[in-house]
Amino acid sequence: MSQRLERGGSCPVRSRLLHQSVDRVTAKDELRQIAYWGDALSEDEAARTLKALVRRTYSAGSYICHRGDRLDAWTGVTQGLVQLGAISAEGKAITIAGVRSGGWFGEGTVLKAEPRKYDMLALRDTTLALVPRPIFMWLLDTSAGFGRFLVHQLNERIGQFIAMVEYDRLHNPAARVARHIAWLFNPVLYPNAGDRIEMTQEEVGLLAGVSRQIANKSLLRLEELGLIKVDRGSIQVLDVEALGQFDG
DNA sequence: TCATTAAATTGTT
DNA sequence: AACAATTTAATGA
Repeated sequence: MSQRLERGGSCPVRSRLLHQSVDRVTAKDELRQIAYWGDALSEDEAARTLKALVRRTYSAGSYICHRGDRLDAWTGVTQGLVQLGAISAEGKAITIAGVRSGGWFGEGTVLKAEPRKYDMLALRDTTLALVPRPIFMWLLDTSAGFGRFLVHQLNERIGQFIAMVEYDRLHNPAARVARHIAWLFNPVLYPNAGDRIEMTQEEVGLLAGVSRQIANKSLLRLEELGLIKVDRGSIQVLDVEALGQFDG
């Protein structure tokens, strides 16, 4: 389990940026490179958040935390791919959703100061940015912009959970694959997501809970239908809407 | 710039 | 799970 921890101030890129032009590169600009919601913050709020940000890296296949662990920080994926999973009532492991770079999660858990309800697994080498609970709560109390952002985020989360009830009925592997990919292109959760994602077919399989062979067949089928374009090591989404609706 | 090799990814059985 | 084919990355002439 290789985990490295860096405090905010020690990041070489960040300090270089600061020295280049103190009056032009604002904390907001800097924060925005890591977190798109930095837009909603004031310069002062952004500066304080930046200072408290903690970065961690995880190697592929390692657990970030298990269900029941305490991780009192709001979590953003800077690079990589994280799988949120849980154990069903029958004791089967199920994937809830994947989170790709640019995504933030765990707000519900941090708000209520609860133990984590899910397992978090790094599907590939991953870098996380953590906003410690005190700063998160401070932002929520002080920043109107952050509050607005968080309402949108939570609202979208509810939609995702509702969609998951539907997902349970899907037994067609191609439909499951389609749904998981579509979720990675949610315009609210990933406002800067373009139309392609770097992902191998093996990672698609891990995420959707199917074998690599099935993932391969499913992707080729979705490509035939004109929903996606499969390239080596990446997938381009041509019709997110239809991809999310596809049910076999 | 090109050739060689190793590693990663994909398609198939 | 294993295998072959294909693509990419890295290396050095």
